[in-house]
Amino acid sequence: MPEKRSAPRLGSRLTKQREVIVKLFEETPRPLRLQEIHHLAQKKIPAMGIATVYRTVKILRQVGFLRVVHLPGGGDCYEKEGLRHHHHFQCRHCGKVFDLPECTLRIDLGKMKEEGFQAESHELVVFGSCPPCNRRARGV
Amino acid sequence: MPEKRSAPRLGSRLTKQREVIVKLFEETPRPLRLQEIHHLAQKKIPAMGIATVYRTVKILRQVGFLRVVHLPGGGDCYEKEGLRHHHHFQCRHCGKVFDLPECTLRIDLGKMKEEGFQAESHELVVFGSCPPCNRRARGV
DNA sequence: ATTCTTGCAAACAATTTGCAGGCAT
DNA sequence: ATGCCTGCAAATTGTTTGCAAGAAT
Repeated sequence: MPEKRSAPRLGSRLTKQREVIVKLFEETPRPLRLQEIHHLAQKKIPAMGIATVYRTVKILRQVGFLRVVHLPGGGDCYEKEGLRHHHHFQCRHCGKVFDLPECTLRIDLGKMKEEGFQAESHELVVFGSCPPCNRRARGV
Repeated sequence: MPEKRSAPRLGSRLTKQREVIVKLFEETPRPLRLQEIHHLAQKKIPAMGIATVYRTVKILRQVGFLRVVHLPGGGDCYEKEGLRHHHHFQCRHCGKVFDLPECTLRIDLGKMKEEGFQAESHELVVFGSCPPCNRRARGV
């Protein structure tokens, strides 16, 4: 039975701005950058300050609701914690980040082990062009 | 026959500080962070400023001598360009970054393709503990 | 009513840029 | 001698923090 996680424990108060940010992640199926969060949240609460976004994201990470996704391109984004093991795809054209359907990664650890490296985990990002950008390209 | 690349074309002048930084990369078999470059270079030229390191690294990237290695942990480091395709290993204990011997990565692109993602390249970082740290742990 | 949160602005940290003097050519 | 490079300091950019007013409990 899939873990049904209830509303995350925030500091102690459920404010309008926290509610909006949490809902954003419930509704968006892909990782979001801080600026994206800010922009999207401002559509609901125009006065929302960037500092609040930073603070809320930090809390949401501490309570285990969000985790960071580090992108080779430099920017970090955030996604819900507790998803099954998976990797990410970043589109070269629009820059958006998507979750890849499943981890189909096979690494031959033999050579590494021989040289004394003990692997514990890995992070993979695939680059290319995403479905929407592909369609757009084909359409034109 | 392995490509023997001659001294990189810098802006136009071969200064002491540029010489030192280039030599650093010739001698170090693993990616270096900016601060590492700065510290190591200062052993040769104590007055070397951080701005010079930033500027030199930027130039060395533009002329194709260096490339960036983005680490999921957030920090970037730099390595010589033109090495064969490979990935990186970051040690959980000492934080250092190593080159992995070869790309043993196999990704099943089938599912991705079905969903419309066109893969062009990938970047992988493996985390764990490195040979020196392993020895240390075993020794104690 | 209490005290946690917010938004603003100031504080920080990391990186870049402007400039006058120094050095490679 | 020329003008590219360097080191310093000021300027940017991205993120964090302090504080008084506002909101959730």
